[in-house]
Amino acid sequence: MVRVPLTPEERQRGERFGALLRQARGERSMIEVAAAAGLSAETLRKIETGRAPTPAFFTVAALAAALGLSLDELAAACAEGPSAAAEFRRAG
Amino acid sequence: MVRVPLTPEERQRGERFGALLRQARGERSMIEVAAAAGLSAETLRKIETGRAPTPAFFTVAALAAALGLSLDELAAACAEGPSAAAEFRRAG
DNA sequence: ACTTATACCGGTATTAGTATCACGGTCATG
DNA sequence: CATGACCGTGATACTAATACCGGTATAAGT
Repeated sequence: MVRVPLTPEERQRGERFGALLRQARGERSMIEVAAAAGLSAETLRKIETGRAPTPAFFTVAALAAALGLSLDELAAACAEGPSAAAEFRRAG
Repeated sequence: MVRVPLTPEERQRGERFGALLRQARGERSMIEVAAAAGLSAETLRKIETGRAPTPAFFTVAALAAALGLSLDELAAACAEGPSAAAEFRRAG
């Protein structure tokens, strides 16, 4: 086996991750945020919907900068399960 | 063109990024750190040497956790150029 | 000298991330 | 209803990330 396919857990984590990003985007449009982060809108959509569950580090970093999020909090929120994500949502 | 190849700047950023990780690893072996982060040693080596210039976000997050690094500082250090990386190195 | 451990390197295989294109839905306006 | 602008979506194309394998080099321990 040369590259292990993503596990269901990783895909679920990707969905949580995308949900956090979408929630952080708020009223702003995909296109605006994607442009601010230097991505294509389709890429942002895939990340938000969980269809790209493990995006590149610098992609996430640019996105977090565009959204005003902390990478550490973001990683903690979706690494530790849905409860952490909920807390993240409360805290902002 | 469907996926733009990595620019030389991105590859250089990857080299800086890898250098920071290698410096943070210190005396510990690649194998130990890779195991702690849940990666293969080859992957860690590629990231450290800059041959994988844009690793996945959760890969970096696991690595940062294994090394005790902040993702935000890490991103800032290699996004803003070599001087920021040097400052990061001083600060630890 | 032999073994062991670590790291580097090249090649290979397979999956996944990212961008471009073309399409459907929505809403405002004529 | 027609037209257009904006937003999201599906299909497709192509590159990069990740893992496994074998080989090489160097240093430490026996």
